[in-house]
Amino acid sequence: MAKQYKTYKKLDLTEVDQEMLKFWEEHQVFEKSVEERSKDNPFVFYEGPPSANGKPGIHHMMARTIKDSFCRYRTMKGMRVERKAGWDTHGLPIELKVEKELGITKEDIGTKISVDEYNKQCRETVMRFTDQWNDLTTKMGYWVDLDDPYITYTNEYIESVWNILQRLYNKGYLYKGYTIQPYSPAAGTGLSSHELNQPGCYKDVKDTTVVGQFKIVKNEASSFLFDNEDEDVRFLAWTTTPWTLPSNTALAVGKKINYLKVDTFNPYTFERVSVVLAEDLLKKWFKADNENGDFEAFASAEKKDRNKAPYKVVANYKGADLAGVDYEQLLDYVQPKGDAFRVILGDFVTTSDGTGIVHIAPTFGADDKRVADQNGIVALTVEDEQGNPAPLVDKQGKFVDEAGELAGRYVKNYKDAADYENVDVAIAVKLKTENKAFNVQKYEHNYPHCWRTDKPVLYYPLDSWFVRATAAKERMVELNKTIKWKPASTGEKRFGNWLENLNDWNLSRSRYWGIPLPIWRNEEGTKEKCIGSIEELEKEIAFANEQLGLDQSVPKDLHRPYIDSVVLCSEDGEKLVRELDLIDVWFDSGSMPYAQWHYPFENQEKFQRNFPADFIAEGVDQTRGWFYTLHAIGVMAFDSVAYKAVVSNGLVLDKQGRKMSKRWGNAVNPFETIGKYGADATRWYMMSNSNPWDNLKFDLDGVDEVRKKLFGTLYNTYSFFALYANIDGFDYSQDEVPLADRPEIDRWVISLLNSLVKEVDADLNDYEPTSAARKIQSFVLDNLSNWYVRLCRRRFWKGEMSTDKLAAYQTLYTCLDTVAKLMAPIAPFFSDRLYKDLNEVTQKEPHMSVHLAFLPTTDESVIDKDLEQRMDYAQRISSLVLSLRKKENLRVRQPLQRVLLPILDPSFQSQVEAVKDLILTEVNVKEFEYITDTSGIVNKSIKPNFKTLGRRMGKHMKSVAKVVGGFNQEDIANVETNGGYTLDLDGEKFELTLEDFVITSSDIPGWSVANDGPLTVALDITLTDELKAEGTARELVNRIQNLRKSKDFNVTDRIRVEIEKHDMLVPAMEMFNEYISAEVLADSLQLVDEVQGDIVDMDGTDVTFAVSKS
RNA sequence: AAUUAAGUAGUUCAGUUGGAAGAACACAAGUCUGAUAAACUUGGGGUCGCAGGUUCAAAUCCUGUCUUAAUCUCCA
Repeated sequence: MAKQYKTYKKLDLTEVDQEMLKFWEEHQVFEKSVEERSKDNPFVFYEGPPSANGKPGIHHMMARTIKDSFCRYRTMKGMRVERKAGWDTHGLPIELKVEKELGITKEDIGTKISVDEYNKQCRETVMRFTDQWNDLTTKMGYWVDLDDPYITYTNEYIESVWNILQRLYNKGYLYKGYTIQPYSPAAGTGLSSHELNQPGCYKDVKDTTVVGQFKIVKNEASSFLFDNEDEDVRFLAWTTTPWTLPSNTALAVGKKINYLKVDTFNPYTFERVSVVLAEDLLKKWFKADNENGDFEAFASAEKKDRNKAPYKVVANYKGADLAGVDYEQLLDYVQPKGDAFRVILGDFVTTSDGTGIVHIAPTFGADDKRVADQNGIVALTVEDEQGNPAPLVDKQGKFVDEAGELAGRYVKNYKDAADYENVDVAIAVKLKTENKAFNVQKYEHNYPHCWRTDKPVLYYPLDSWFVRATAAKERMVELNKTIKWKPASTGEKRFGNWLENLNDWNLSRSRYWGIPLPIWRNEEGTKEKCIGSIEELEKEIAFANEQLGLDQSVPKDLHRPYIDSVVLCSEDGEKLVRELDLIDVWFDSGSMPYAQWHYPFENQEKFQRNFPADFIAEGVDQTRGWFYTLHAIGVMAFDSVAYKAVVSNGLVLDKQGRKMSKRWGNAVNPFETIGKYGADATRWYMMSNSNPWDNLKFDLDGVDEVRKKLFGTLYNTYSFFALYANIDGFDYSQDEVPLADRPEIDRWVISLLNSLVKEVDADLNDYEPTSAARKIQSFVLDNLSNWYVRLCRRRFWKGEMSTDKLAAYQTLYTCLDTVAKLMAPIAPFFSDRLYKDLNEVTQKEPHMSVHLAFLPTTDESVIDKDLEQRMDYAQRISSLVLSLRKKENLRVRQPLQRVLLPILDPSFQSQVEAVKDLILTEVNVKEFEYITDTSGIVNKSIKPNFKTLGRRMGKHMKSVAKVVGGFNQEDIANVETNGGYTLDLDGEKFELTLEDFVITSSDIPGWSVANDGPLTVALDITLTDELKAEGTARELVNRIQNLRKSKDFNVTDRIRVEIEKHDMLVPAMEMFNEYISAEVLADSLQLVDEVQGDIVDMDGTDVTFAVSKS
């Protein structure tokens, strides 16, 4: 006996998951899927390293499904796809986590806990959830080599990164500079933007704000601002941080903004003054009531109300006019060492707040520093203990000694002093009395705070190392154009714009757990060495030992603090100390193409074969993260793209479209989802529901629907096949039935199948998984299950093995086998189960798994578009007839005599004729009648063909539509017989052809008619006695079959049937006894007067049936 | 505030040079079934975010605007 196809009690996707996992594991299928493919045909994929210090979420499944699907697809295309896993292990989040858990702060490192101990802790913490990650990876069917991952904290990895840094250094891409960064004086540390984005960091605070009056220096450049000798003209500039005013060195205006000069009185000193501010903001600082008030009266009044000070607009200027004007220093504690106190242009200046003139303190604002540098304006600094320039506020957040009466005062209450006096208020009071403040008030605004100390952050100048990314900008833009982005807009727009506006990359992090910057410097910063390998470090250490008489060696661990103690030596014998900075962790992950192979120290050849990547995929949030760092390093260090194609997926939101987060409690647990619905259903849902780059509204009901619909249908289709193939012993050992000998419907489904293969292959090649998944789904549901199998059921169970039956088996087998392969990249578990269940019986292919098989190729010769079209007709005509039956209340079991089909197009009849039998069987009608000469019989409707006519008729189109809309049956007939129509529009003639109209038959008087676009079907609903009897016969078959089923008879059991005698049954039993017996496998079938058995409803009458095995 | 994407039925989504708006799910009623938690038929459901513009014709092209999300910068 032939081997049997496996059958199942029910579909259980989670069981399939487990079986397949076990099978893959036992037979090393993943390893085989790589090893069996030639090294000469690689498809290079890079795994973006996740950080294992958090638990994996459902959104991780999204990116990983994309990655896995395309890697599996390429494998099935015969390519070798090596997939090395990786772990991102460094960085601030890990440090923060460790500090939180240990209850320490950064200051405690080195005192309460040794750096050594701290790093050890980081190392453990970061790998804490690797088990969960590995578990998810396995359970979701993500094939990646977990046994040999790259880990960014290893010495090998660090050494490779050093090598890249040295390459950049040698190209002049690394430099040290000063930038303004968020800084927490209370914690004594700089903060990254990541830290500022922690929830709750931005808070609304009420601060004292000041509008300062900056007195203009009268000279040649400013003379246009003065109307007379004695005039006191001042700029107004607003600030929410008055403590920065002593550090002011410039004022910025907007080039195109309109400014006014306003004659008025200072509201505190009541001195006459002319102030300059933006026109748009006049109303913000002046009450309209006071405009053009009585200046004399106000000046001479004894008691002055500051709210009643009159004002008058006396002049206006463009911002561009004001640039270059000098003003007097507002608070002169410290003098600048260079150019200062000038009006400059700033592109960031707006008129949404303040006065449209921005106070610039280059030591305390990033924009301030940038615009000051551009204009040659210096910062206000003093010398610190080392003689280096330092801001007027020190790192503890208090004014330096040089700041006069402000010296020693904290700019914010950093020490929680009970008697803290607000410096901003003190400055405001001083300015008021000195006629330098135009307005002082409390103002609520949003300001960032240190997440740990809860104190306001300062923007503070800090030393940092930079990568001169701007120098490689052009090349990055150029090479980006060669990358295939999915979606294209992310690459062209989002990433492209980002490249266009590139800033230099701030590499420095003053933390402990990261890759140390391999640069050693002398104290003055005049001599330095950048180390690119351990070997080089060894040599340098030996040199230093010799020169300086030391006894050092290369540390076993390249992290801090060990590396910090290494001292090197310049060529002329000067001591060099390592720059204490770590590098940005993004540099770690951006270096993975090289560092994962420990390039260039090992695996040179392997690297060459695996660079650049053919494909990477991550979330769209990585655009300026990993996608950028990969690209930047690739371009700067190797003048190459790092990846040729990139898919950036959107977010996974909850079903309401909200972000998933633990706080909302709406996060979906991937393990639970996989456990309940199976990995395949989840993967398929993610790929088919919406394009990966659109945000996905994740709804578990949707996953269940996929399970029921797609996998349920496929399972049932297979079960159906297996049931009968087992009975007939079909094992595909017979020769292929030539396609030409197979019936129409077989050739049709094979044609569709080949079209499907072609389209799915093209979609996957183009990184369009959603389109591919939807096409497969539609084929399985609509065409294979609901049409092919439904119409062919009889072929499988009727009679002995024949050519027709064999053709049916072979066709269905081919469809199932091909579908298994097509869906394997997205649904790896079920597809493999299906493939194996088929292939293990037939042994048609030598592969033990679908993932070792090859994607089928398209046989163009079997694709027959005419055939596909006529089957489409068949489906639609059947639908129309069924809809008519419904309308007329005629069940399908009741045979009808004929269907009337108006023929509008000559090819139509031959097309329909070819599928006639299918339709007749499907709708239970005896014959077709075609009406070719339709005039007088069929009512038609007509409308203009907008597509062809619109272009020609243009604005007359509306009139045309009106005329054509008014056509009666005779007019339509004329159009048809004349093959066109001459349209007369107000004397203008237009020749219209038959093409310019869309004519459909809408009705056949006296018949029951239905339409679907150009198709029209009429049904003859006359019932003869014979038709009625046949209908009854089929009802009897149905009832008896149901009884067989409910009695659990085997489909092959022979039976005997006795039916209670009723008059309505007699004609059917007489005329169709043989038919009924054959259908239900009855050895005897008769009407009897008395019968014991099951009572069944027949058209409203209870009838007793006795059915027994014979 | 800027950039990018999205906005179509109760929900998830199609809708490709502009040509008289669709599917699935859900809901209601029915039909068919020798694989079905299947399928089929019929029905209700739509200001295609809003407002302008171009055009004979706009879900589609243009402008503005609103909402949502991401990113980045800033918050003087």
